[in-house]
Amino acid sequence: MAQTLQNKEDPTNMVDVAYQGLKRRILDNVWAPGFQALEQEVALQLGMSRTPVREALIRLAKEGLVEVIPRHGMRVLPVSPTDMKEIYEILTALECMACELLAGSKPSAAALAPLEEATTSMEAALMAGDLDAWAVADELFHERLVRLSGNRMLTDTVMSYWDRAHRARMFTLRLRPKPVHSTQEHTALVDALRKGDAARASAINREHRQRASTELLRIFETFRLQHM
Amino acid sequence: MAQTLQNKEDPTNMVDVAYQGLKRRILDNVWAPGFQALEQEVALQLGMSRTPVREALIRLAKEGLVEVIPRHGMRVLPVSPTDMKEIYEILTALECMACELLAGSKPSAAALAPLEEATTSMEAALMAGDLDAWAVADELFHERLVRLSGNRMLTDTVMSYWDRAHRARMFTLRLRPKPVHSTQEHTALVDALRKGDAARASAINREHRQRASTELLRIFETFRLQHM
DNA sequence: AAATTAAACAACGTATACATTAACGCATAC
DNA sequence: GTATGCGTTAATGTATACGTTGTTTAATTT
Repeated sequence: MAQTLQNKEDPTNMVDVAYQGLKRRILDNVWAPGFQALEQEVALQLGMSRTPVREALIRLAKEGLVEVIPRHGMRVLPVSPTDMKEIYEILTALECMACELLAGSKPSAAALAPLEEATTSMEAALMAGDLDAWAVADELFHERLVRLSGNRMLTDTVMSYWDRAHRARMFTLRLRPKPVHSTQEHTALVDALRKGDAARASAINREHRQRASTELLRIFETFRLQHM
Repeated sequence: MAQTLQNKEDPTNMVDVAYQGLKRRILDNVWAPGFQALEQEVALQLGMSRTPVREALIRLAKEGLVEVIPRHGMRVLPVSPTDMKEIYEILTALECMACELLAGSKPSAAALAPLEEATTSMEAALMAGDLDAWAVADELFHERLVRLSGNRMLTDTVMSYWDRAHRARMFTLRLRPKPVHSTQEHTALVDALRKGDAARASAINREHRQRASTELLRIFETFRLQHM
């Protein structure tokens, strides 16, 4: 997943310890959406003073993972259905752009190998019935896809929104239909990329995202989940 | 421009004073790209202690406007040609999505009035030969466009990248060909939106962005500006 | 009992203190 | 002249202190 891959090795300062520690707690759902804690409590739990905690919270707030409420400390932000819709619209736009850029760069087969490898992992996980492994491979595929676009800022933005949607995705992982078509879709996408067919690559990715988004939002409604 | 419009009225705390003060200095080019200052110096200039300055700097760093270098304070980040290319690719993707969403919502004429009003302002400014006014109206048009998409996160992301490109845009404002086609392009875009033609609206916007991007990058190369 | 008010409490925002450590200069060696 | 090493300096990262102010509780009034 994003967080794991963009790890900046071992941090030597408390701010990074706080940032990474809090982010992991949130993404792994150790601190569920809605969870609240005072700055002092967080500092105590992390074994540091309030100063680095506050600085880490500012970063996490900018990423949309927490909210800082003046006299009530921090609160882990839930993700509403509206949020998910907005996130998926953004991801669709940016990933499609990534597809176009990548296709336009006429990538060699070697360059696309990481994508095929991830697709293979997804297929294997699906065969083995290992949904968690499938999710990891799926995230890996999409991360590699945007990275290959060569646009660094686009990659960072996508990863940030991906993180934000991560918990909701994990929650619905076992509630939605098995992703039996996903392998084929990913294969078709890589194929279009190899041929340098930007329009088709973009279209395939758009369909892919749209379907995923629709499925996810349907589940949210079914379960009347007002927030995740 | 973005900063002006998303002002959160008068801030009562030092962090916001620092954040807004620094942001304005940067966007208005009072502190040019490459400008460096120690935290203590910044604090002194803003009439506060280092603590709120540091917190504001973290926010600005997340927005890509400054960089914090451990023993050298903060540095106003330049925008390289590569950065501009990346930013414009992102803006293209997101604004096209905004166009599609807006077109898909079958907006009433009244809903699109703000866009027409901005277009009129642009035309008037162009007639009067007031390039600065034109730039303001242009930014207003695009801001209103993304806002009308209804996607809040998309709007925020677009505005953030827009801010990041602001200085480079201002710099090239008088170096590039007069935007004589822009009025027509904007009119055509609004027309497509009114008719609910998502594909055409998106295509027009894409052309618009692409041309602006190409022009801007050409100027950068012409002037051998390695950074702005 | 409900509402109002006041007083105690506590969390935050900011300033300040201080240990750590990188940067710089200078002296010395080659 | 360049390079190596050491001592000084100073900017940071973090902890702590403290005044301000929102929250809450309890007392008082209606």
